[in-house]
Amino acid sequence: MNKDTYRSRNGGSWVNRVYGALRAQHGPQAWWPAEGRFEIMVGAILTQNTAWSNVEKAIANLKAAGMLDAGAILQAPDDELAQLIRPSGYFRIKARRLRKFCEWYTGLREYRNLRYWSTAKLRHALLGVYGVGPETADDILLYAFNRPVFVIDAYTRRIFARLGLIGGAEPYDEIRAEFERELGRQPGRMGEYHALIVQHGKLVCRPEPRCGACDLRAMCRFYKARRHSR
DNA sequence: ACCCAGGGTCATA
DNA sequence: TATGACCATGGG
Repeated sequence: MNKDTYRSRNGGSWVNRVYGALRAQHGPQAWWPAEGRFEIMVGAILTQNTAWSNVEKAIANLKAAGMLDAGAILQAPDDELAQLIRPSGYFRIKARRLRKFCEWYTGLREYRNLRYWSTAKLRHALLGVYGVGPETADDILLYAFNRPVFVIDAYTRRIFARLGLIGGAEPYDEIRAEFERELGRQPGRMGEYHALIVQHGKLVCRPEPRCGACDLRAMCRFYKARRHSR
């Protein structure tokens, strides 16, 4: 008995079945909400544990100041950068993170050559940058570089734990590996999937004790019941 | 006046 | 390996 019991009856693994349900409920998402590689990377750092609406204000400030550029960020005084991104929260520490990231990015001989790095090498390099953890690195890999990497965030843990498909407290890379194994290398689908998960987490799959009206409720019951009977 | 948000680092055991 | 403190603004 494994997670694919549903597959033989319905066609598609649990990963694809949940995807279909989310897509049916929320429609196409069209992520990442940004223009250009650098803006995506900046957004990935600024949105750490922060509502996107706050990040939008910070990015608008950077744009208006002509600072949506690695060189410009490195030239700006520390305090000026911090004040610009203030709406995104944790603004002092995030100013440092942006700076460290820009140091790494501009320090590369030719950062257009990142295109030719292997995904593993690029991921390792990103994780070596101060302020870039697994989720931020994977946001950048998937949305800025179109690499087949699945992003695991708090919503993913909550939704799939509630479905009974994961425990929820597993290490980041363990959950990521499971999704990537089930999905295969499909960056476009991975990006849309993560976007759907975020949308579902924001609007429907709220923290306990109460989840909202949810088209996945039947699936929740099915998987949880089967999980408990093992 | 709470709770929550598209995490990461660091110190400690 | 695994907890806990800390970082901070803005919306519900």
